[in-house]
Amino acid sequence: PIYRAWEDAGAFAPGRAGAKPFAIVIPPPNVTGSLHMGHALNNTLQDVLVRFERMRGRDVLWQPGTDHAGIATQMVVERQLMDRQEPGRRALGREKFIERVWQWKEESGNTIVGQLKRLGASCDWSRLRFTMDEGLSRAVRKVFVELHRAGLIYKDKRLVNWDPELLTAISDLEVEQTETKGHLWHLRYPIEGTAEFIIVATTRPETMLGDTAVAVHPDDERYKHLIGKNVILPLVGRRIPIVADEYSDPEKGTGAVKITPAHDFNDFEVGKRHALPMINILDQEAKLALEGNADFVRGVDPNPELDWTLQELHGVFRFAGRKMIVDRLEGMGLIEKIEAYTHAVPRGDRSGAVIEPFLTDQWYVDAKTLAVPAIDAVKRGRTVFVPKNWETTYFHWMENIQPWCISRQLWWGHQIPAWYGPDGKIFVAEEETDAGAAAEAHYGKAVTLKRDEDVLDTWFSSALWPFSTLGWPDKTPELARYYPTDVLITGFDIIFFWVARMMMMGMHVMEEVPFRDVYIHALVRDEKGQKMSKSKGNVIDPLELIDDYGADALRFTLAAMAAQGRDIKLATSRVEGYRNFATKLWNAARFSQMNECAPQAGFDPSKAKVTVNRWIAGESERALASITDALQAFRFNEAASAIYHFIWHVFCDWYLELIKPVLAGNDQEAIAETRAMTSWALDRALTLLHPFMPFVTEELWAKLASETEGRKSFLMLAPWPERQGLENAEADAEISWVIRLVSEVRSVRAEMNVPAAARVPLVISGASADTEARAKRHEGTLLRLARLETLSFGKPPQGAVQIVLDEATLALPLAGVIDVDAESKRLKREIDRLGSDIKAIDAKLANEQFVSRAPEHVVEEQRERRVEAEATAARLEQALKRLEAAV
RNA sequence: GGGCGGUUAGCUCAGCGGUAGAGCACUACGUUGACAUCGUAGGGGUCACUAGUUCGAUCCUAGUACCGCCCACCA
Repeated sequence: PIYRAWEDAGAFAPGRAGAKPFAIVIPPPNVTGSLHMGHALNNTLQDVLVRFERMRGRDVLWQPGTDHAGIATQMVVERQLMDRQEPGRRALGREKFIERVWQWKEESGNTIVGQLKRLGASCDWSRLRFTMDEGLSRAVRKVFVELHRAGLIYKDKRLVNWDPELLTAISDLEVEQTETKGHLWHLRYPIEGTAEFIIVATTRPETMLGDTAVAVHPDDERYKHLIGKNVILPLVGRRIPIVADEYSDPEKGTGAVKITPAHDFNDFEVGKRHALPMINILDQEAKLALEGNADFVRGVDPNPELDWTLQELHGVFRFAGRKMIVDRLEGMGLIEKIEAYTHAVPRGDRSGAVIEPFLTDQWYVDAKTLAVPAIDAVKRGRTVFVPKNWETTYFHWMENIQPWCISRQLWWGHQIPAWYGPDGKIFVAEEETDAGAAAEAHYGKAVTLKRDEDVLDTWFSSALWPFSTLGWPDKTPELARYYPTDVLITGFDIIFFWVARMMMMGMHVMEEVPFRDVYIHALVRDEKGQKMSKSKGNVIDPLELIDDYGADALRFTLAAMAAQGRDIKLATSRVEGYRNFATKLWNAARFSQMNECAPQAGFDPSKAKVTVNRWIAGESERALASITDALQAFRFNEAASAIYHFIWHVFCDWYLELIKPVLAGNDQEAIAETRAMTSWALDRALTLLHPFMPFVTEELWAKLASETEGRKSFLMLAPWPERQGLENAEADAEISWVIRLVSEVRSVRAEMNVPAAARVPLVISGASADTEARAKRHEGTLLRLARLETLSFGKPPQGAVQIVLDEATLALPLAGVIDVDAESKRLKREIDRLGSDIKAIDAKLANEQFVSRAPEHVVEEQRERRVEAEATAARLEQALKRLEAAV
């Protein structure tokens, strides 16, 4: 209901004229996804910041949206079709299938938005965008065309990471290396015209069918004499050269390496250097493709083995083919040895299939060129990473960036705006009509064009997100006002996927960084330090936590744990603790209300007269300062703990307790002031807590004023307080003295097992007139909070237990109420401890270098501590004597 | 192989050149009119190890050990 009220009031919308803008774009979640812990953390931090800046008067735009998530979504829908035993993707055909995906998007597309709302995310939902909206699609096409025109997007035939399950190319970033136990086969290749063999080692013997050379190191004495000779490739009969290439490492394997340019990235480079043929021996599904393969038979001499190879191996899956080939070679005596071998196998991060380096035509972005200004922008501090050390990671990757393969053989996504003429000539244009016109001009007549079937990598559209969501390519007022955005908040796992690419696109298209700051937060991981995932079964569902403890508690926990480490291991007990915190606040508000503490127009906290009121004004000022500073520096955890400490341990524990005697008294003026101050301080607490716990604070904000004037507006739109210099040293000194005194007495009572119900008198002796007056002023408080019977001054009675506070001795006449043995033991222990403290301090003060080099206040502190310790020890000795005498 | 991070209370984690902190858990007492989803008090730490810098190191430097992440490569 609160969230709805905010929404209905348009509280999330930007547009404060005259205010400085503050813009943030959401990392778009998968449109058909569901809120997980990473989203919860990410969006909590954004919302904390957004609410903070909104309260500080900025014109805040939090731009929300969702991502079409090409592969992921397509896979989900395909799986759905399979589960429902409906016709699969190919049977449906492209158009029908895409329709189904859109249908699924409509069905599930609002789930994540609803979940973000439950979390309290104050995005401007009226501006919700989707990466495949018409506007954003137009931006994609325009950028594609412009980059193509600039030569920064091009089509190229080279090796890509091919996923033989999803039947698409993927980018380097989507490949994961997995350690796998396998074998290393040492194959004997016969050298032409001799009876000799050259032995090559390989983990993938089946690729030998596509070998077009054997490489040895030019300086390798073992093989020098073979350079320039040929090998007859077993089974195939192809004559292939032995070449010298520095790539070959004499230390590895046998020092001779087979070269398969069409199926290995390194071999591809070697192949180019030596102008070797590239023979593709696999089809898209990673089955051996030999029959009718013109490449394959090139350079093959008539060879009886060949027929066998072709017939048996054609159409066999790569791993089955491997076994057949190994068996055959073994039968021919061409296997030197087989070793057990652990090596990294590349797998697709979505499908898990072993990735095949595969020779195809794909579209590429010239990332190397685009990276230059993007690197420069960070080097010059136009964009700053927080924490800063992520810049190292960013630079390292950007400086070694490879061409970005952006075409995907999928159906769900932005179809590439390229059309092919009858002769294969490419026409790249934003619209089909433009391509048609260009083609007509080229051919001199109208021709039928065929559109490129591929779609773009999901991250291509994400890279445009900071400006495409603001209306680009149109020159919208939003674009002018909110670009560049202020801060991007995201996890480190997508620095390469997303942050780097936004930097590149932003610099190229907008000629300006997309954001001033990038706050990189930790990943919420499981206890093994791995990303949470459903398949591992150890996810904590944020929605369950919201159900159990409330969104406020979850948000506070996440903010409090957002320190700049790398992992967050979420403990439910922590969430529970912060739920209790919300309850505590609720109860404090109830107390306030019961005591008729209501906001008073025109109340000026700086004019307060009652000491405790002046003190709380100063304390809330300190809280304001530390929370503001922390949030400005993205130190969410510090801000969270500052407000927690202020509300619980300052406001509830002490202030509310200290004012009880005042409220119970009959000084009407003091009561009135205290009521006003309580309400003021509580309002202040709600305000400072609001970015973290928006729901409970907003609710209390409304409740606490309803009986009097009512609130004109939401807390979320209330101004963040300005500093007013409310600290008051005198009040601080006085209240902290009271707090210490109460704590001391409580501690002694507890330690000596004085029954809680037993009230005892307290005698203060040796105190200055000031201190006596001070104690007298707080008599009610002392009697109540320390559970004392009376307060008097003068000579301590015989048998009283003494404690020392500052210059005063406090005597509690406890003889008869307490366990004397235990107490005297305690005193002795205490005296011993003080003795060793004094020794340590003496040693320090005797050290000339300490005295001369340490900062003055540190030395002074030590001296004071020594004086105190000595005095305390002396008094404890006396107390001990008296205690013993009393028995 | 390159890079980055971690190691602090039983657990989950903050912090920091000047006597170690929070939440949870634990122990004892307590229902005093906001709050038992609570209060008060308490126990529990050679701040991983070694060497150095420093008057002083949990903190800075170098190294060691273990844990983890990212990138690259693997014949």
